[in-house]
Amino acid sequence: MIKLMKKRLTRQESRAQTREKLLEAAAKIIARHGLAGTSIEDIAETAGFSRGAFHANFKSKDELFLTLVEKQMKATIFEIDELHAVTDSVEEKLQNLRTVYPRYTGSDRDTFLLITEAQMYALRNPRFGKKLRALFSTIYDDLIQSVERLQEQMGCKDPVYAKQLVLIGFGLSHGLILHNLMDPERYPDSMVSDSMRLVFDKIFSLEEMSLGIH
Amino acid sequence: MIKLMKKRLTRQESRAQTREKLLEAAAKIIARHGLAGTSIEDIAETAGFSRGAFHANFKSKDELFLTLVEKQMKATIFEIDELHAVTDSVEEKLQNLRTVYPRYTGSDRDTFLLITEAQMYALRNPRFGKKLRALFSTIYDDLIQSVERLQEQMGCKDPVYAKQLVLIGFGLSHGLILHNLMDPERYPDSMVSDSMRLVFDKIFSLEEMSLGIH
DNA sequence: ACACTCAGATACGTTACTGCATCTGAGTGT
DNA sequence: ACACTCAGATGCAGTAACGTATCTGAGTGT
Repeated sequence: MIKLMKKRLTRQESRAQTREKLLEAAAKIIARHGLAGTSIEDIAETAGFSRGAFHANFKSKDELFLTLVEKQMKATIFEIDELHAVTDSVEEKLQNLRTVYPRYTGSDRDTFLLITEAQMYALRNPRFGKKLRALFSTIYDDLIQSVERLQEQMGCKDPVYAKQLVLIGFGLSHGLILHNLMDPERYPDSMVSDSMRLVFDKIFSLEEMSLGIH
Repeated sequence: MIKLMKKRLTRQESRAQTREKLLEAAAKIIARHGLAGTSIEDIAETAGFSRGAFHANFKSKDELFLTLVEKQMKATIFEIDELHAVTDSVEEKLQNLRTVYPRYTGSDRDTFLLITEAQMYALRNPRFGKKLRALFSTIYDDLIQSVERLQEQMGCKDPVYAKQLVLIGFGLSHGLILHNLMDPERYPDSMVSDSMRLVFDKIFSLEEMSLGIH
């Protein structure tokens, strides 16, 4: 867009830029064709480079993929933190809590596919699995703390339960979005958000009523 | 095992047997390495044959994969139907309903991986997506009917809600199992079943209390 | 402005997969 | 038992992908 100012880039800038373009292209293509179904050449070509550029920036496809997933997750963490900072009232926090999950699970189709692809890959490669688990833990622990704080504010506290609550949130969100993408006519967006709301309202009414006994 | 009786097979039998072995091998390997990460040669070799055997039995990897998924789903449908037939009391039906989802979503690791792989593939190939959607519909409609009958028995009926309920069941189950496989220490089996129970109890208590108004 | 350096392109050799064509031997009909 | 057929093995050629090595030209130091 603002291509007119693209004069005279320093070497570092240039390198960083192609790296970025490669990552961007990879995100798109891997989401569409899967990791194994994507060749290095595909990525490089889509980014507008040759394979040489790829090898100059990444050791292997795996390395690029890990970088990519990390970047994506960090971005999500940032988004979530930002959202959390704004909240004030209990109702708002509850509201946000419901919307946070889908945001992480993948706000758009490509993000969802990418993250799920990463999870599938993790289930097959123990080494990658370990790294991905660490990344997820960051997000989850963050959210668990939020939930605990919220519970405290609501007058009940049970860490085990908070953990389980977050699991339900993420699990449900993931499953619902998958169904939505698989069959949007049968499971429209509205049905997904309704289901999310339904479960959360019920779970939290349990909170209020029985003080977190599960 | 009972290899001693493996004398004199008729041609049809022999063919069917290798076909079966190929499918079996494919299920294992595709679960472990993904569809794109599995070569025809891998499948044939694992089954104890050469590539020739593969091509004599299947046109392409895609055809084999579809056959495989169909077979898996049909087996699941059978299992579920069987389970349904046994039920008598409302409590038992409710109980079963909770256990049905994980069974379909993938009782063992490989089954889960295979089905999820199929879903990922479906999201990328419209043609395959259509077929998979049809397969899923069979299971889902079946279950929706069961839920409706159960609701009727419990004195409330709302078809939209039944559909949503099934969506929640399958979605949650899928997400929970994924988390369990990704990080069994953090999300042990017990936590998965507890979460499943928690949500279902709450949802169905809603049923009882508000007669299905959502 | 001149030599230097490094990001990225091009060229090459190697490996792996696929589909097709051909071959072989075990089941089959007479 | 003899000729036949077809399941499955083997051989071959074409393609796609990878990693490495070498080349080129645009940023950089003096």
